[in-house]
Formats: sequence, C-alpha cells, structure tokens
Amino acid sequence: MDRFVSLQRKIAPEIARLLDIRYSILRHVHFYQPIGRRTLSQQLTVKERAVRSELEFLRRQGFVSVSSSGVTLTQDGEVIFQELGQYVRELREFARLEQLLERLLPIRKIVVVAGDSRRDPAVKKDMGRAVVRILREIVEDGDIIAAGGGTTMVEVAKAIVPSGWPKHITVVPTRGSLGEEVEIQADSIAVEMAKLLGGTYRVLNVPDDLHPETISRIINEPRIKEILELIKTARIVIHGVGTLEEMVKRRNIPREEMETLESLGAVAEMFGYYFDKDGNMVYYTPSMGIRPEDLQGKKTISVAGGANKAQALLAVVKRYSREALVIDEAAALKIMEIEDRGKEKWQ
Amino acid sequence: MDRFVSLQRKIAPEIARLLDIRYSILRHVHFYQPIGRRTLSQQLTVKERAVRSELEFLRRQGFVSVSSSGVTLTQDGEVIFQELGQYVRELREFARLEQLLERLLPIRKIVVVAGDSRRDPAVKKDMGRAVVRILREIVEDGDIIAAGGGTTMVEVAKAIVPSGWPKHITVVPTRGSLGEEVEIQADSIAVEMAKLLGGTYRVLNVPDDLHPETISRIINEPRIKEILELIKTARIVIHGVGTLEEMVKRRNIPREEMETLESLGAVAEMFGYYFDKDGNMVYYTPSMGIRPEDLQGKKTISVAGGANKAQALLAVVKRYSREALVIDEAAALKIMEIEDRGKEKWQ
DNA sequence: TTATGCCGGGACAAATGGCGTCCCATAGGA
DNA sequence: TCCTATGGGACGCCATTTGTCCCGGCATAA
Repeated sequence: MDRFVSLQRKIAPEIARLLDIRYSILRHVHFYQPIGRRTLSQQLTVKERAVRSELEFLRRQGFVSVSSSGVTLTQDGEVIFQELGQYVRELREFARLEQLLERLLPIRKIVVVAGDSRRDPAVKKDMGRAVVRILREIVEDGDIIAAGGGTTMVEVAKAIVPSGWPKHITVVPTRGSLGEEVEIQADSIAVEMAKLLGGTYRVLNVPDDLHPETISRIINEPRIKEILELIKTARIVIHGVGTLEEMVKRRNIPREEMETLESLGAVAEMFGYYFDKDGNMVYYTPSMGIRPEDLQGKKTISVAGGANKAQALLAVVKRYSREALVIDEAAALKIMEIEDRGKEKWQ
Repeated sequence: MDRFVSLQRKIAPEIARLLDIRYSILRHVHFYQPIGRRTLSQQLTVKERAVRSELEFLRRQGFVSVSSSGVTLTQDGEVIFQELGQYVRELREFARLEQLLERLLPIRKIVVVAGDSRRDPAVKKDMGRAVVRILREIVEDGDIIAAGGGTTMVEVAKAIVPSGWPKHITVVPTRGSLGEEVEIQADSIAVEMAKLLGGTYRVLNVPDDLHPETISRIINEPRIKEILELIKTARIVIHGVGTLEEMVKRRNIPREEMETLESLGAVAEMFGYYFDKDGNMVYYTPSMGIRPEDLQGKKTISVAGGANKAQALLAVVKRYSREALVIDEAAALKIMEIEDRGKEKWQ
C-alpha cells in the first residue's frame, strides 16, 4: 500500500489536489452537517463555485445528500469518509508537512521526500530527482549554476535527464575542494552536471585547504580570479548542508581546529563556513568561492536528508531566504519536532 | 490493496483516464523507443497535443527522455512502467471489460461492479448505486419510470439518495405481482422509488398470475387500464433479469409448467416472458404490463449479478438495444467466457 | 401570521487553460 | 547530399471551469 501511494504520487500527482478538496469537504460536512454551500466555502476558504462543483460530484456518487437545510453525509458518505481518512493521511501527509514547514521557514518551496536517506539510499535518489525537478522550473537560457559538493549533490547530478534543457548553461563549483574524495567534490559535480545539462563548466581545480597566504596568492591568478567572478554572478545555487560530525569524518580537519569548532558550538557547515544552532557564523576555513552572504539575490536550492541534518538545516536556512529546500521525511519530522519544542518553550 | 483501488474509483474516478493515457504512452514508448511524438499520437489514436502534454509531464517527472531521435524511457521510466503495470491492471481491468462488452453487446453503457453478488451481498448494493448513478444522468423532469421487481431492484431503490432529482417523476411497476413476497414485487419497489425520488407512483395492486380470463376482465377496469397505459408510455425502464431456477424457486409455478419451460430450453425470464439461450421468446405467462417489444424507444437499464445470470442476460439483452447494463464482476467474466467460446466455435 | 435569513439551484458572462493545428529548424539515416 | 521524421514554438479556438448574480423555498424567530 505504501508503494501504491508513492507510485501514485509519481505518476498522477494531480489527484492529491482533487482528494484534498473532496476529503476536506467530506470532513467538514461530517462535523458540521447540515451545512450550507456558502458556509462551507467560507470556512474551507475554497471558492463557492468550486465547492459547488465538488458537492455535485459527491452527490452524484451518493456520498452526500443535499436538502433545503443544507448538505449531509449519506451512509455511504460516512463510510467513505472513514476509509478515506487513512488513505489521505498517507497520501497527503507530506503535503501538509511541506505547507507547515513553508510557513515556518523563509523558503518558497519545500519538498519532502518519503523515507529516511540514512536508512535507504534510494531516498537520496528521490531527493536528487526532486532537486532536478525544481531546477527545471527555474533554470533559463544562459544561466550560471553554482553546484556544491557532497554525497547528496552527487545524486542530484545523477538525476539529471539530458533532454529539454535551456541552452548556454554554465556550471561552476561553489568553491574549491577541501581534501575530500574526488567524486564528491564540487568541481567534479559541476563537470558532471554541465555534461548532463548540455552546457559548459568552469572549475577551480585547486584545493582550498591551503595556507591562507597561498590562497590569497592563488586568488590573484587570472584564470582563478575569472572563475571566482563567474561563481559570484551565478543566478542559481544548489548545495547540500553538512553537520560537524560529517565534516570531521570527511575532511582532514586538524584536532585543534575541531576542538575550536566544538567549543564554538558549531553544528552546521555550508561552503566551508560553520554555524551554531542559532545560525550565527562562528568559524570559517580560509577558502575561495561563495560566501553565505552572496546567496542574497540568488535562487538557492538546499538539499539534505536524515534526521541528523535537521539541526544543521535549521541553522543554515533561517538566515537567508531560499528558493527551495528538498529534504527527506526523517529530516522533516525532526525539524517539526525541534521547532515545536522551541515554540512550547517560547510560549 | 483491493479496497484501495475501489476506494479510488469511487472518490476520484477521473484518475483512471489520466493513468490510462500515461500508462499507454509509457508502454508504447517502452516497446517502440525511440519513437516520435506524432507516430505515438497516431498509433495510440490520441491527439498530438494531448500526447505532447503528457510527454512533457513524463519528462518533468524524469520518466522519459526526449531527444532529436524521439522519446525514450529513462531508467526510472522503465521501473515505473513495470510497477504501474500491475496497478493499472487492477485499476483499469473493469474499464477494459466494460469496453469489450460494450463492443460485444448492443448496449450504450456497461458498468461492471467489483465482486460476486452471490457471495457478498454488499456487491448488490454497489450495483444498486451504479444504477442510480446512471438514472441520475438520464432522468428528466416529468419522466415516467417503470421499475421491475426482484432482490436486485430492492437494492436499486434503497440506493436512491433523495436529493436533487427532477420534479414530477412518476414511477410505475413493469407489471403486476407474480405471487412473490411483497417486498420484492415491482409494485412495492415502485412505491419505494417514487418516495425517494420525490415523485408520485401508480401501482396495479393486482396479482397477475390469475386465470387468463380473469386477467382480461381486470385489464378493462378503468383504473387498471389507465395505469397500463401509463406503463406503456414510460420513457425509462429499470429491470432485473431472472434465471429459470430462480423463478421456479420464487414463484408458485406448477410442476407441468416448469417442465414445459425446461423442454422449451428457457433459460431467462423478463417481465414474465421466458427466453431460450439464443434470445427467442419461448413462453410467457399471461399477464399485464410491459412486453419485451415495448422496450423499443425506451431507455432501458438492465441489472443483474452473479455468474449464473450470465446466460440469462445474454439471452435477454441481445435482442433489444439498451441504454445501460449493470452487472457484477462474476457475471461479466462469465459473459466473456461464454462469448469467447462462442466466437471460437464460430470461427 | 409575518419577516428574516440561510438554503440550493439556475443562469450567465468572463476567464482560463487545454486542444488542435500549423510551421520550422535540425539531425540522422539512406 | 537529400529526405524524412524529429521536437519545439506559436497561435487561435473552443470547452470547461470559475466568479457572481439572483430567485424561490423553507425554517425559524418575532
């Protein structure tokens, strides 16, 4: 049944809208019957005519009865309402989650993908696809896209179907590499994405965990300088978010640096910058590439999965508004949990 | 899972159409890839633009890839195609059955209801609802409806939701009663229906298994005569179909009459007329009411469930065209079986 | 009894978006 | 090299949906 629902969400997502309104009408009628068409429309904030059309449908199906005193559920209607309950919960849970989160965070569009990416690798693929779907909606001819690194971003790149993309897209990395494995470096991912998008790429090809002096010298190299300029002008940014533990494991971070980070309360990493749980930038590794403040004015798509990323996401995401956020169910639930707790404390 | 599908069919029937076209595109692409939009459109007999819209959707979802050589399934597309297969089979099986039967029989609209009404009484209720749904579509202000008797017709009456019906409907029985139990007599059902439809009724209130002479006298009674006239002018007829065994069990049919019927090859009964399996009328009990030939020019809805009714349905239904036929799954499958066998013999 | 307010349903103009149908540049195969 | 089938753009049309009225009915309160 679970497979069924997800299958349906993929192949016929428009039914969600349909079910939503029909179910909410049934529910409302169930609780407030007999109730008039107009009252229904007001309380559901659905246009009168739409309510009317749906009522007509429901009446045809024999689920509601319409009399001069208002709309009532028939026996069939009561049954279908009960049955539909669990179904809609399944099918619409994410949509509700997404709506709640969108109200909570400064993000235009939030997509919640079923499952937990830490338990099922396929979930990351789904997240990748979700990102690509969003990218398809916003990308335009001649765009410059800055892509970050990380295992999730690898799946984003893989999820690109090379067909029907605008022309003259340039993909650049968000920053240099940080001593990670080649496959998950921003550079590699930018190359991969550019190929699949049918566009061009420019990469730094330089590690940026060098000595600060070396870095400032490299930055002035004409080729590097030009690319860094390009990165700054990117209209679209796609990036993952890291937790402290992850970064420590993945990168060659010296012991004392790690201790510093911990003492500063760092919980999230983005572009080599570290943030505490309130979103304050507490540390950064000297590097070249995008800075968090550069995100302003860009369309930013953030992506991360797993309950452990929830705290990091909140830290990183609250400061700057974003175009879209793609997370998995585990992360979404965790975020809701944290935020709810926060609210209780606050009240 | 089964409940799921039937739930969906009830609450959002429009998705069937959607799934149908999307699935058939996926299937066609799967087998003929790469294939062009136009070829696809021609071979599926779907308008070019519709194919295009769906392809666009499928591309957005990442299921197909579109290149200059045509449309191809992506890996995701192949997976979804496989998964969708069994789902669509479930969801659309009846639709396919219905289409096949509609091509086979002279009936405008055939509705197949899930299940076997002989095993699960709830199925009969579903059939009743289906009949009512059809009735809603065709009934008009001032109509005269002739309703037959039988247990299935009882469910039809019960399924009527008294709301939103046209005005000035008159319900009459198809014929007098035949010594059956009161509840399943055409008279009682006409009364029940009329009440729920918010209309009026006229009933015969006379058993018609009387001596032929008595009958011909009664027919000339002014009140009876008038009602019989009314019955003849009915625009809509709703009736069940009986098998020989059923009739023998239900009515007080004398032994010798039954033997006559058997020897004549009677397998079906309608309005007190008996038919052999090729649809020839072989016998009739003297009675008053509708005759089979009166059906011409009327909108007739026939309803029957159970595999045992298949033969009777075929006999009764083939001779005169009908507006609609409502059967259960068991009857539908049996009909297909009989017809297929017939075809093989014929070829 | 009468007045009032909410009820459903009919009606209809406006708008939306899907649909049908072209054309065109192009790429890949003959 | 040409030709055919490809996708995609464009555009006008039409059907359906949508937004808004209004009307008559019915129930309830005065």
